[in-house]
Parts: sequence; structure tokens; C-alpha cells
Amino acid sequence: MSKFGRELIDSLKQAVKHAEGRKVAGMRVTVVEAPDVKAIRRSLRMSQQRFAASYRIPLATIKNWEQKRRMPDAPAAAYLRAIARKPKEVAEAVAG
Amino acid sequence: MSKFGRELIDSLKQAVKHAEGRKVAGMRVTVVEAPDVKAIRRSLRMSQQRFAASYRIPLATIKNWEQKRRMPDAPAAAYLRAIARKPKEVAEAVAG
DNA sequence: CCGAATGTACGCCATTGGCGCCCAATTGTC
DNA sequence: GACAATTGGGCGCCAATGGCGTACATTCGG
Repeated sequence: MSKFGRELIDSLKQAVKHAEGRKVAGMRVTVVEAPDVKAIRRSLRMSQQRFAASYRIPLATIKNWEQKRRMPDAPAAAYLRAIARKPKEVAEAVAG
Repeated sequence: MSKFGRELIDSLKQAVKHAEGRKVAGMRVTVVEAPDVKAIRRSLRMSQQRFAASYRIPLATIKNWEQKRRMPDAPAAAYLRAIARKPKEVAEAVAG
């Protein structure tokens, strides 16, 4: 069996799974749209540095999110949602 | 130069950097101890499923954290901290 | 003019997120 | 007691993210 042959078969298997309505492992389909980190931060009138410190997120990670180089994963997206809606409460909760 | 030789040299370079107090790229040193997800969840008297749903974290991720198979990354740790201290406020914030 | 602060951009790589699957333990419900 | 449902532990797999470094552009106050 050639390498090409194996790859072709794998592709077909995935296609079949798709057709069956099953999910293909390793294929992530983003359902919810990405939270706009920059908008959230700006609405709080904070620099990236202060925002990062206030919510205990590494500065580099904030930068990645704002530049759309990385998408916040599910827990991070939830966290950002919480921050966007109750900035003060969350900041207090993580402080100290 | 053999493969083993190169690897040995790289290891020595890292050791030198360590000795110099510099940080070695790619080597993560966890500073804060891992949050005890199970304890947090239990104190809220929720099943893994409800906890996951309430805070919008995939069930599999909760399992990984509780079984210590994965460590929550920095944003996740901050989120858990917020949850631990202001469970109701955070739950309300992420709901809807 | 220059240094500090802020933010954009990108490389690198170990670790995590996220998914599926299976199985044991616990908790109902008849 | 028997049976089904819920809960949670354990593990393999893979792409994507987290985290850190470095360099460069822009803004701003002295």
C-alpha cells in the first residue's frame, strides 16, 4: 500500500464520519465567535499591562488575543465574558 | 557531529543559562500552585456537568483538571480563582 | 532630541484544550 | 433486589494555544 493510498483512505474515513453526523477528532469547529479583547479592555480604559495584571493573564497572552494571532480557548472565552460583564467584581475576586 | 553530540551540547547550554539565572526558553516553571478544582466545585455542591455548564467550560476540561492530568493554564487559573471567590457573580456574568 | 511607555509582529516549542471511548462507582426508581 | 441513569475516573490522539523571547513602530512628555 502506498503512502498516497493510506492518506486517501483516511480522508474517506473522515468523510464517512462527517456524513454520519459524527465529529471528526482533531477538527475544531469554532461555534461562538471570538470575543473582542481589545474592545473589552478599551471599555475599561486600561493599558494591556494593567489589564493583564488586574486579571492575572500574562501580558503576552493578551497581546496574542488582541492581534488575533491566537484565539482564546473555551475557559478563557468564558473568563473574558465574565470580565466584560462584571469587571469590578471579577477584578476584586482575583486580586489579593 | 552526531545527533547525540548536538543534543548534549544543547543540554549544556541550557544548564549554563540556568546557572546564570537566565530563563530557558520553552521551560515552564509553575510559580503558583495548582488550584484545586474539585474542592472548588464540591464547595459549590455541583456535579462536574453542572459546574462545566454554569461556567462554560467543556466537561472534558473539568475532568482533566480534577484528575490532575492537565494543569489549568494561567488564564484558566485566574478564572478559577474568580469562581472560587465570587461564584454567584461570575455565574451570572457568564450566563445568558 | 531622546528615553519611557505602549502596542504590533513574529519565531519557537512544550503543554494544554477538546474530543471520543470505555468502564467503575454511585444514585435513583421500579 | 434488579435495573437504568447519573457521575466521574482514566486514557489515546492531535491541532492549537500558552508563554516567553526579540525586534520594531508609535506616541508622549521633558
